[in-house]
Amino acid sequence: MVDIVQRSGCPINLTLEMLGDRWSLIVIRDLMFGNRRHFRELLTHSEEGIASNILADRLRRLTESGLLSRRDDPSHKQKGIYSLTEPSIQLVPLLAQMGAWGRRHTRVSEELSIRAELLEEGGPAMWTAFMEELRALHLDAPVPERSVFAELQAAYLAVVAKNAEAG
Amino acid sequence: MVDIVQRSGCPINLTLEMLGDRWSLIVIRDLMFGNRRHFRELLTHSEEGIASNILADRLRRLTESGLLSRRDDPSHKQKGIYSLTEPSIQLVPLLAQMGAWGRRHTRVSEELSIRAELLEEGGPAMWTAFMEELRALHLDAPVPERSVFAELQAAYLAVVAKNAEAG
DNA sequence: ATAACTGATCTTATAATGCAAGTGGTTTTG
DNA sequence: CAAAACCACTTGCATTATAAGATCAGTTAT
Repeated sequence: MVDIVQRSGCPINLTLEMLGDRWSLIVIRDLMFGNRRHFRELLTHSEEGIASNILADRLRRLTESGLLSRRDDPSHKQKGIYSLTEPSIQLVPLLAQMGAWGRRHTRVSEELSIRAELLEEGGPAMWTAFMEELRALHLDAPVPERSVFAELQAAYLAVVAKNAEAG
Repeated sequence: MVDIVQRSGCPINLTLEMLGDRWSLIVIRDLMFGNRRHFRELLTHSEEGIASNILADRLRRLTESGLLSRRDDPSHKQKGIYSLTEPSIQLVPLLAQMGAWGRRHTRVSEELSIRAELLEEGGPAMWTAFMEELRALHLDAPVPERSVFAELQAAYLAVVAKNAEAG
């Protein structure tokens, strides 16, 4: 996450050099599945409690390496709006696999894993649709008919509601 | 990689807590695709040059968290043989996706990315076959007909030979 | 007996992380 | 219009992880 040195030309190694740290993929996840678009949203709504200096550092690194882009928010002179780029949008299948593996082999919570479950069941067709939608949200692509984002959000809220009722 | 604390029940976060560091997946990759089974092999054939203390640390952590298992080598009282477990064998699709992303978005070398290319083209059918084979190599499952390992190795050696000839 | 091998540890240095507080500015509120 | 709240970061400092190289004691081959 830190290395400037290129240790080897192996694709797995190079992916790890860009994303293999504790926080980079967390930031991308929140941007992608939570549609958090500026600093404060990423900071305060963070499930994992990222520290502000680490967040600032990761946003800078990820922007430098082309995985995020930043533009000024016209409604607020200090706010920046962070967006995914095509390379980070193409992380959807990787994040889907991470979610699927985590769901099977770690102690996940029901609420936070429903999206991973849906994404796994939906398979590559759903991933492609989601990527199309992300291109509309983050780049300036046309808005597709299907909203995977809405599907995931609805399922998440349904689980939250169910558990609030039960608990 | 280090955390005992569970920061959140999100499957992506939990996967990162187990594997989200610079070296864990490198070790698993070498065990999986290079069939390196003991310490010295992992240490000296490492493309990326892992330090011995880090390797020892990761082997211990990965074994503790159930991603590797270790048994004594009957031929040498000090040697241990490390094996993948079912959870780490199920990382095949994740590593395939990492390879595919890295191949597209980082500066990979031809020799080291041919396996990722084949694994991407082969798709889920190939991943499943490879996992079957890994269960034979690392657990005590029956040996399947198809050897994805041999296919990958042959393709790799062909590229090495081609480039040696050309260069 | 000796040399090479084995998995691992020790030392020392550098770098990343985490937390709390602070900065200079902007927008909202009373 | 002044005070409060908000905003994106930055700073300082302590803790922890990583890195490179030397070293270690037991094991095996010669």
